[in-house]
Amino acid sequence: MTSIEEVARRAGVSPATVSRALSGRGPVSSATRDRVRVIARELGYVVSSSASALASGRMRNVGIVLPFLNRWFYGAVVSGASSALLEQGYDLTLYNLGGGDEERRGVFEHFLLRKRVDAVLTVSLELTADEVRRLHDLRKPVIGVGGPVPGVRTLSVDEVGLSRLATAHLVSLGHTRLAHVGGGHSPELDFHLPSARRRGFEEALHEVGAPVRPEWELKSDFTIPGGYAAARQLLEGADRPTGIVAASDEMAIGAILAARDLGLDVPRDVSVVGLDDHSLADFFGLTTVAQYPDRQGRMAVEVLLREIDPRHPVPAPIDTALPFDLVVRSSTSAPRR
Amino acid sequence: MTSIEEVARRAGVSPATVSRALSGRGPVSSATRDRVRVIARELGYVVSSSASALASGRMRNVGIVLPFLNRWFYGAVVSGASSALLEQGYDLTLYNLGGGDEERRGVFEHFLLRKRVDAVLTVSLELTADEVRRLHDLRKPVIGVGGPVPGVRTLSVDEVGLSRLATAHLVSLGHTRLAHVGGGHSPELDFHLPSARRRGFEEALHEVGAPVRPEWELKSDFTIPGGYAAARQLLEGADRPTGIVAASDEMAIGAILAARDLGLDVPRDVSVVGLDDHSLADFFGLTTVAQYPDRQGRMAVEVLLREIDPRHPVPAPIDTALPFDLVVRSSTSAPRR
DNA sequence: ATGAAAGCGCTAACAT
DNA sequence: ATGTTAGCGCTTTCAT
Repeated sequence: MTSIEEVARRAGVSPATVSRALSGRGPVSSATRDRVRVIARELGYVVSSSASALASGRMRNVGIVLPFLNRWFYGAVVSGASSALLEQGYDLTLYNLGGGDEERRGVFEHFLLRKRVDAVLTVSLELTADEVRRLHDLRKPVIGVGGPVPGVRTLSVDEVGLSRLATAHLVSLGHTRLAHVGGGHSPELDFHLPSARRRGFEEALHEVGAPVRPEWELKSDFTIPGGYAAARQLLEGADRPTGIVAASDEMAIGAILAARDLGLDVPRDVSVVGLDDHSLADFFGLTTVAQYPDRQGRMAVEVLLREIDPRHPVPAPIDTALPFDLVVRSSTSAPRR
Repeated sequence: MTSIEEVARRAGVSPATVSRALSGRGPVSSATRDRVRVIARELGYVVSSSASALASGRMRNVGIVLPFLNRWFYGAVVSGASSALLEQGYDLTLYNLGGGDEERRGVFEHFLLRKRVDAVLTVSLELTADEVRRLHDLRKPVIGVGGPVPGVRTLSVDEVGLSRLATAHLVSLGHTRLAHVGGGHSPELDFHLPSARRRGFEEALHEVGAPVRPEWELKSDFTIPGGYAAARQLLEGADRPTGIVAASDEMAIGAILAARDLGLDVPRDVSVVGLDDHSLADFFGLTTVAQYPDRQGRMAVEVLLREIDPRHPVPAPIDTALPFDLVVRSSTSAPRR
């Protein structure tokens, strides 16, 4: 491993100058900078992150904490964040809490404290007060994506508006008999999200004076099988809704499959609308409201990096509400009359 | 941030002893060790990873390099690896190559060289010779999961056997008219896997003298839509196979959906078998061959950690072939006669 | 603009 | 079993 001293010798300068030339911090004449860079490249010199971190206090590393990885939304957020971080020369340390309480405690009590990260990004996480406190104790920038975490600044779409838009789409097609398949309360996931999406559904109905039937508001688990089961329940009887608003595309896809199994035509017999714009939504012809988790991950990173080091490229303004768009496909139409 | 010196003072010992007591390296009387640990906990002391790494050369961090995150297999491998790493007090740095050539180059040319990781785990990656060389230049343990990488030791199931088992299951039910929906060549993915799975299919047919019809060997892309398209093509005519072996559960699910859309009953009109035991396999009643990517991730980590530090708990023997099991559900039956 | 020198906070020889 | 000492490889004042 070539050291900074080796580069310095070959370039005929001091290690300090090499450091300045390579990091861009501090004044260096452009001639020496170029020379040093060329030589460093030739030698294949790369700074030792631990030495650099110890001396400077900067790790060039961001931690991402999330409840699990195997849902589309999480993977997308991480992908976006990852790509933004790599571009800026940052590493990404992943803390997947999926492994149980023991691991979860370990992450907050030990891992995050090791001075390994310059900032923390949490994804759709329901944090305890103690966990939030520990995060703040780090005195590092923290930001959440997906679902407001009390005490942590978050980047999130207007979940109520998202859901209202989906519902309003069905209403505008003439539906008044609408059901909602939402999320329940899960210990690890943010619990505001399910209720916000449910509220959006209800608001859209109230707006036009359509009835909200409690027995048509089901709680499920954001999965295809969960959506399937809920939709079967809704669609089995004769007195069934003409449209289903699901709080996620996975559940909406489950609903489409349930309708098919019951011999119902989508959208003729029942319209289905989802939320997210999952990668499978197009395949199933699912009308949905797209949000852009990869962009959310990227944006969160940009905000964080700017706080770590103001010299970073300016991100899009963050007080702007995150965008979401209705994507109409073939799973929705006017109700049969 | 409390330093090691503070702990040492309070415990009435030298920093060196604190280091030994906390890391378990070097002799310490159990009395002092306990005392030091208690005090460290009280003070909320956590070692500075950069200082420790600089002094010891150990980062307590493993890098995982993968082509993308949004496929079930990758998420599962990472989850398993993550959990195994957290248990052992290791961090996990994720290098997601999904972002394009620029990022990919950066990872191999800069990121991995920063002495950030003690070991590298690659997941189903097709590496160039140059990339392999760079990995070895690190002089760190490297292991691959999923698909043999030439020049890198890999942990992988017997893909041919996996596919042969799936095919043999259909054969044993009496099928002789079998089609294969496999993978094509993708630049970032390991390309041995698709051909190995195809070979397993062919071998199983050859064994019983059943015909392998080239026009029934389709190449797709491991996704549900891809499997759907391929299966439609296979099932549309009158001269169609009685069974489909798909090289992934996603494609198998696509095939089931295609059959349904064509008015065919699964398994009466056509049997479908997949490979993987995807989380959705059960929902679709898909017969498949389970492999256990989470365990593979965990196992890879255990092998790596043992190489980094022989004191680590002994992992399962690695020369043992990785396990896979036929899981029979409702998508397969004897062909209609 | 550059160099000299002092650490960053820990670990590992080496002594005792 | 414990303490002393010398770095690990950088970055950053502070001079010049």
